Amino acid sequence: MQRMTKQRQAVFTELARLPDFRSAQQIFDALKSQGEKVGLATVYRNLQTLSEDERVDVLRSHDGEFLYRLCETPHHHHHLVCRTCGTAEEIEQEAIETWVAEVSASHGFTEVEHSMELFGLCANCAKIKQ
Amino acid sequence: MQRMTKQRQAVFTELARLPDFRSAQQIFDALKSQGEKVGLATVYRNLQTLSEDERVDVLRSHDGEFLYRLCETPHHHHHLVCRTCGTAEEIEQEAIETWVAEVSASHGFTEVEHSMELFGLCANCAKIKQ
DNA sequence: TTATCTGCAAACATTTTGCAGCGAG
DNA sequence: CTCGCTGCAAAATGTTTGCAGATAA
Repeated sequence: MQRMTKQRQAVFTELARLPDFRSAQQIFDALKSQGEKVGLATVYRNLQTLSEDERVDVLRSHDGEFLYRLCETPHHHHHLVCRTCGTAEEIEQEAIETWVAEVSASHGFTEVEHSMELFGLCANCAKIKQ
Repeated sequence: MQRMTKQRQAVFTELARLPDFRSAQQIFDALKSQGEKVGLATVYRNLQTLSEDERVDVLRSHDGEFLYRLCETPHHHHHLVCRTCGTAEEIEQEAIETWVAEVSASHGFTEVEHSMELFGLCANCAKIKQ
């Protein structure tokens, strides 16, 4: 099935090291500067595998990059991401889910999936900024 | 200031022709097959200008393309987009807006902007499909 | 006239893929 | 030993940019 190679291990460890969203590039750079020998393509491939297995959350940043981070909760959820430092908090809202279901039904849509991400400025960065 | 060229006119007309979300490529192809002589870069440049002026809605499709369409309502709103045919319906919901405001505040975040798009299968496409 | 716009092609950034060799199980 | 994984480099995608010539006002 799946093999645990040094590279996969390294990617996983790096993801575990900081609980924020990172791009594949950032992870690649971090590993490189730690002396790990990992190719960029390998980072992408592992992130893809991990996201297929639903071990990481994937979201798309404002300028179109994929960002990854370890899932904390296994079920569906959304994030409140700091634009500046990348800190992310999971927000739980079944209210949204039911609302989505209602809206979809009332418009005759099926198989609806929703993406919702909140990007803002966290309390800490707001303080630093001003 | 801004000049109304044949090309800008063409892009605008094409956007007006169908009220669905289109990619720059699709608009480019449509214009080309109508015999219009417009470059792809020009389409992009005009779409960018239009979105800066808030004359078009921009959203990102599931696989990372920008999609454009004329704004119908000037204020903030979301969309329910058909994955298959691209039909989009605007959905208004201040419920969401207030919810976002609450969540943001409770996490100490400021300047929060949210993106939320629903992608599904519209009634018509669902019928065709089965 | 003249600043803006256009077309083209080349540049970009991010992600994916092909392939020969490596290595975990 | 095998089949999945890796590195590299090349390809693919979608978008942007530089520049010389065209054009709206």
